[in-house]
Formats: sequence, C-alpha cells, structure tokens
Amino acid sequence: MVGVRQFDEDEVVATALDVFWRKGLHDATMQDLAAATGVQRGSLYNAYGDKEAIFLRAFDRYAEQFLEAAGNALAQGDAASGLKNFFDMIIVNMTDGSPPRGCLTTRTALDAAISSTDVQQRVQGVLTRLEQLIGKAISGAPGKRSVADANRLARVIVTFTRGLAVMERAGYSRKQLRESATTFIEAVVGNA
Amino acid sequence: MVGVRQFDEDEVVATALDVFWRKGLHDATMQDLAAATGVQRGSLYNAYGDKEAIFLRAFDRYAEQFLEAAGNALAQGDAASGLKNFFDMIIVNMTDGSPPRGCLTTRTALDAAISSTDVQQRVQGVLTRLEQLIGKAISGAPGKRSVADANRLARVIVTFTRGLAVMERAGYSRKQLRESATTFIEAVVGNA
DNA sequence: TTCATTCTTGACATCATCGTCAAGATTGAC
DNA sequence: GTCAATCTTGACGATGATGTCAAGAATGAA
Repeated sequence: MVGVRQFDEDEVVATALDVFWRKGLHDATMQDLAAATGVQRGSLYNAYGDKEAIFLRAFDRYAEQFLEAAGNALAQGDAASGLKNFFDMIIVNMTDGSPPRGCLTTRTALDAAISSTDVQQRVQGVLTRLEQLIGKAISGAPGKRSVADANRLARVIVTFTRGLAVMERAGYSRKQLRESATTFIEAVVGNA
Repeated sequence: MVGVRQFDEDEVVATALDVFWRKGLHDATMQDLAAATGVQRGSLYNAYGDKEAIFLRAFDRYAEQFLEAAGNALAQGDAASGLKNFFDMIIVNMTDGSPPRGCLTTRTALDAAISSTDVQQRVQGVLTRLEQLIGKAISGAPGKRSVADANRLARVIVTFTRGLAVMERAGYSRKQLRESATTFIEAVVGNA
C-alpha cells in the first residue's frame, strides 16, 4: 500500500459520532466533520464517499456501545433493579454533555422521512435488538409472565424510553426524567 | 385599508400547517410554502416576516385542535375508556396521511437545539397542557389515587405518547402502536 | 534511490435557500 | 375618477453546502 492514509480512521469515526450526536445526521455538514476531525473535506469524500457513509460507520459504533451498555445494566440484579439500572443508564446517556446531546437513535428516527433505507434500517435494528434484550431480561424474571407478554411489555418499555428522549429535547431535566422512569417502572413492573 | 391582501390568511395558515406537518419546521422551505399556498415567496415575507412566524401561527392552530380533540377523547366514558379513546385519537393523528405525517409536536421538539425559544415554548406548552388534561381525567377517576400521583402518572402517559410518535417514525404500523398502547394502558391503569 | 500508487489540498462549478428591493398592480377612501 | 397606501411580482446578490478534479505530496515496493 503506497500513498497511505494520513489520519486515524478510528479517531475520525469517533469524532464524527460526536458531531452527529450533537447536530444530527441532517444538520451536521461535511464542513463540520472536516473542522472537528482536522481532515479536509476532500479527504473525507475520498475516503468514505459521502456524509451518510461516515454516519453509518459512526452509528454502528454507537449502536454497539449502547446495546452493550444496555445489556450490562439489565443483567445487574433481578429484573426490577435491572430495569432501574437500564433507565438510569439511558437517561444519563441522553442528558450527558453540555448542552446535552439527547438520544442519537431517536433523533435519527425522527428524520426517517428524509433518510435512506440504510439509515432507517439501522434505527430499526437498534430498537429491535433493544426490545429483544429487554424481553429476555424480564421473561427470565420470577413473575408468571408468558413469553408473548414479556415481548409486548418489552416493546412498551422501549417505546417509553423513546418518549423520555423526546421529553429531554423538550426541556425536561435529568431529575424529571428519572422521576417519570421510576413512576413508570413501579406502575408497569411492580405488578402483573 | 388600501392595497388589500390578495389571499385568504386562514387558508394559507392551514396549508402551511400541512406543509410543516409533512416536512417539519426545519426542512420546509419558503419555496415549499409558496408552492403549496400559491402565494409568492415575496408576499409571504411581506405578510409574515419569516418562516418561523408562519410556523408559529400554524402550530398554534394545530395545538388548539389537538388539545381540544384530546380533551374530548378523555372525557368520553370513564377514566379507562377515556384513556383508550385518547390513545386511539393520538395514534390516528400520527399515522394519518400518505405517507403518514407523524406527530408535529414531537418532530418539532427534536429540533429544539436549532429552534428559537418561541418555538421551544410552544412545544412545552402543548406538553404541559396535555399533562394537565390527562391529570384531571385520571384524578377524577374512582381509584384511590392522590393528586400528586395522578400528576406523576399523567407525565408518564404523556411521555409514552411521545414514544409512540417516535416508534411511528421508526416504521411501526398503526396496528403495532395500538397494541403497545393497549398493553401500556392495561399495565399502568389496570392497577394501582 | 526511483517509481508508481494513493492520499491530500485548495479551487471550482453547481445548487438551493435566504432575505431584499424596485417597479408595477390593486383597491379603499375621498 | 383620482390618489395614496399597501400588496404583488420577479429579479438580484449573498450565503453555505455539495460533489469533483487537477496538481502536488507522501510513501511502500523494488
């Protein structure tokens, strides 16, 4: 290999993830990415083709990290405290940074109408895998829940996490989100 | 008044609402609005100043319609069936059109980072008023719930509706959203 | 050391949007 | 009917983003 790449691809993708997380796929520009990574626009085009290709790489990295963290949180303690850990994690995830970055998956989902099918599939992939993680976590619980019930409930839980992401964008504080999550867990998991 | 306006303002705002609902505040352009309303860009600038001013008018109209529909739905039957009506209404609201338009409030909330405080306040206003409507509806219910509990639960319900809006954007069908809503209602309202 | 290949750089053309403005059209008031 | 105020129209310049390209720089291979 001659004429070797002058930048660290991992670093560029990591920096790009930060840019996309703060600005969103649609609003982040190649200029933003070039400025943040220190790599010229032309080089980015040469290396990746276009903005979306960079986004897909960044999003894949994000999805892996996120789902692993979710799995870990859910696995700690029994089903109820696993869920609590999970909500804590997810709320920190979306309220972190200054200003807070929000939830990348949710932001990306909202741009579905103007996104490629590739992007849409990544979003669906994250939600589906999250549903499966949660379904397993709560169907393994002592309660006399059927697997079908657990799956339905898992989807409700995923849906609620998406709602939290929206409320964060609407201005609700970390504390308020935590309170809602607690109320939700009590109402949904405290029985049935 | 000489040199009178050549277009019907109500019609323009109604059409603008449709455009914003389909494209979002950020993605809709003045050209989109001009094409949809049949009013030249220059006239729109002259009459309203800028895109955001038109959006605020359209959004106010939307908010009124939406909150009135929500109130009506909640008021029909007891608290449980009121909630069911409410969810039915809200799901139809976001899955209507072809392609579906989604939820304008949620879409707007997600653009909070790039929106003016005026726009942010409208979003918060809708969510707050919706919370209050729901709080009243469920605190008037026979259950032995305190008002504080009802308010917390109302916020959880609003949050869940936001989640439904995200799931719709992620590709979930009307039927799937209805199933999640049913599961949610059973889990949250069926007890406590 | 030389060379061929790949990457990098800065400039370019294109496009879409924005906001403004001067000239013309319209119309209520007198 | 005339006039003055307001609206409408189409064009203009500015801006910022996109994607491409030719020329130069860098480097592994021989």
